[in-house]
Amino acid sequence: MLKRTFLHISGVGPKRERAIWRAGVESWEDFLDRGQRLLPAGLHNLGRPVVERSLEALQRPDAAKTLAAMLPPAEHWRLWPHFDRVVYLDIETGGDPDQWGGVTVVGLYDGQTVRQFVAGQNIHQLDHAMHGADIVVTFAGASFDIPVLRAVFHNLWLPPAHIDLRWTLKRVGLTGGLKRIEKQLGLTRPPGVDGLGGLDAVHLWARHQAGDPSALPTLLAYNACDIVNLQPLLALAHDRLRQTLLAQAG
DNA sequence: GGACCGCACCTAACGGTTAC
DNA sequence: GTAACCGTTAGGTGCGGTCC
Repeated sequence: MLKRTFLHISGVGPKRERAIWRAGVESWEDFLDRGQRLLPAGLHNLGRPVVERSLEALQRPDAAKTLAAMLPPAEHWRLWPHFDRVVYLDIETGGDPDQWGGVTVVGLYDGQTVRQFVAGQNIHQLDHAMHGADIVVTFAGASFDIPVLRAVFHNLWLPPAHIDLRWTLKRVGLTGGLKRIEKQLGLTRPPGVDGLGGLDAVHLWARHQAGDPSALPTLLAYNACDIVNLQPLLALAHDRLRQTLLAQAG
């Protein structure tokens, strides 16, 4: 889907992009090879340097950074699955605002391994763990997780591309919060954490602080469910959006 | 030159968190 | 349990540019 993208050309929006596809230009290579013949001259002249820059960027190690900067945030989903350094992220809050800004747990999932960072224990290792990723995936992270992390960790390294599944899923008709969407799609959670929500995470942290030995493992299991389930949700949203766009193009 | 389309701007809606 | 707040996106509108 990434190489079918022409939205980053100035003057090209969703409708004009679909017109480009309908004209028979279905990739950046198509644009350079056949665009002069198939597209209006003005559009081709305007788009050619942009498409050339995009193809060059793909060959470089910092391709995600370059391409993410060229695309509007709502279209960052197109970068996946072209980049395999993806981290799924979720934070829990409710702790002491004077310590780590109230952030209690940060969970990262790279598609294979869950890593969790706990306030007062190993949360300072978060920056190192995040470093090198191309894409960070969250649910509602654009308005919560990312701004909070930026505020707490002033020099935190963040991946150049951010996919906020709250908005990506909304575009394919899935709304109502993460847990409800998971249920709609048949994604399950273990009995110990099924039914828990953000407020429960706050209570679990308070119980952990009070000395309850079972609270932190439950909180970590809840956080792990949040991040692990983001992966199938992203795959589903990507496939549905891709199918929808291609169907609209006819 | 008319029709179409993208951009910029503004407002509403959304989901999560927080405070009461 | 409810309302307020936050930041982002979606949708509507008017303007200006491009295409046929």
